[in-house]
Amino acid sequence: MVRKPTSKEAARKPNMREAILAAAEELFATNGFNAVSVRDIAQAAGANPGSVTYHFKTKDGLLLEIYRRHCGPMNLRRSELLAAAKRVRDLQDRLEAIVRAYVVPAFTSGSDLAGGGARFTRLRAVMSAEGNEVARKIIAQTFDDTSHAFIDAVHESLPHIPRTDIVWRSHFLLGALYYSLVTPERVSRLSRGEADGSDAACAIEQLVQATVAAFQAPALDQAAPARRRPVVGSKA
Amino acid sequence: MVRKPTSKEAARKPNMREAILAAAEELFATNGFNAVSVRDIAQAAGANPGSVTYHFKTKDGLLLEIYRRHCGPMNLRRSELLAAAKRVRDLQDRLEAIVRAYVVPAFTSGSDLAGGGARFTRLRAVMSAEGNEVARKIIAQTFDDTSHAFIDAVHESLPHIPRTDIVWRSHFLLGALYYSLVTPERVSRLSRGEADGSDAACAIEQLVQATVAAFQAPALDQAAPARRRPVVGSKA
DNA sequence: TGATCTTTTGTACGATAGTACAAATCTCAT
DNA sequence: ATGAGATTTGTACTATCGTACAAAAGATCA
Repeated sequence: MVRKPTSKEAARKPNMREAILAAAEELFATNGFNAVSVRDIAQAAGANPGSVTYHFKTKDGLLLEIYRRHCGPMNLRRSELLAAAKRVRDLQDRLEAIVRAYVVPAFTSGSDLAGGGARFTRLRAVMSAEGNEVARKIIAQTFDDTSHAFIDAVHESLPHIPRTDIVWRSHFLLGALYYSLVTPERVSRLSRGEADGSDAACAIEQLVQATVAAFQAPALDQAAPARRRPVVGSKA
Repeated sequence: MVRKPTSKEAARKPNMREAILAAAEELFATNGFNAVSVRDIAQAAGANPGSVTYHFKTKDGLLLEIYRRHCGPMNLRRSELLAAAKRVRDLQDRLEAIVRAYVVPAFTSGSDLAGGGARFTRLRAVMSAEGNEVARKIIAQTFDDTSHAFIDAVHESLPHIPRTDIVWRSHFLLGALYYSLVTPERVSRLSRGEADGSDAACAIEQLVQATVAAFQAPALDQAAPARRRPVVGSKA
């Protein structure tokens, strides 16, 4: 037997630390940070409230650890897929592959950590909406590199589109991605059962196709106003 | 009895009820429902905590009233704009006008109630992310009609696209819309200051153009798999 | 003016929040 | 087996939560 696993992990035994992380992830992702108490998490994990304090010190620390667990693997996966996508010859296919490299890791397991990236992405969406400070800091310093790499890659595929437009459109992509994971049932409801919002594969295909088309839209003239203003007179 | 000065001319006198509503709207929209206490709201409105109970009975009641205040006017405005949009002759212009009819009221003041629809839309985004029950009920029964009318109108402009695809793409639109209002600073950051995420007019133009292009994307073959799978082998 | 209704204030209560901490329990190399 | 360190448990403390409620203050009209 090896020296000592000490504070690492023993996967062979029910690991309380992991159980707490998984429970917290699920609860935070569905109810938000503030609506979930440490006691809720402990109960869902079959643990004692004090155990959470022991492992993560504070509730913020718990959230921080969830991010730490997922950010690395997910960004790594995105980098790999992005690198592969950039090698695609055909321009149209390359753009699609780039978008896919961004979308797929968000939906599927980026690391098989506690059951998949979709839950973590949903968590990010919720934290972003709640304006959570802990999440905001981590996100900005962890995902901005990836986002820039993605934006640059798209821009290389579409050199005639201003970078500003690419930024906006990739922002829309992330919003659509988040919302698809937050309220999938709305898709089922509005399609009157014809579509399943929870079907990740379907969501990915729809999102990728729509996003590719959005990226390929003609550039916006920033100086000149829109070519016309058909109906709306927006005032405020 | 007829009381003239109370509810009608109240604009010149500090109306506590309105002040509480405005403060709650702002705080909920930026911090989420659970992170904001009744005392926070009262303090921001310059009122007494008991006053909130008096006017709205419960915290949920306060949220409910915020929705009641905005849903009607915003949906009315959307209906008007949608009706006008449907009268546009040119097909491409009509689609754009339809999208604009959906987007503009969400960004600008739908009723000039307490300073604009953007704040209320941001509130809806946050409540949606938090899975707030009160909001979920109201949203489903208040906005689904509008959403269906919008989807139908888009579908009429693009008859060759399956309704399912339209539903997905309009879902993405709402997600992008929400996210633009929730974290506008991300656009500024990622564009390195070249774009201002808080510029509503700019956001509207970008969103409308991107969405029109997304709607016009070729239909997804639902039976057949994607024409290829360039890079990704998603497994989980 | 005084009577009556509406609104605001101040305070308090029970529930629950996050977290600290000591005791109990478990793990494992020796 | 045993002792040391790691983990879990149970409990308690303080702060804050939503809300109730009585008293004070303000408004309205005979």
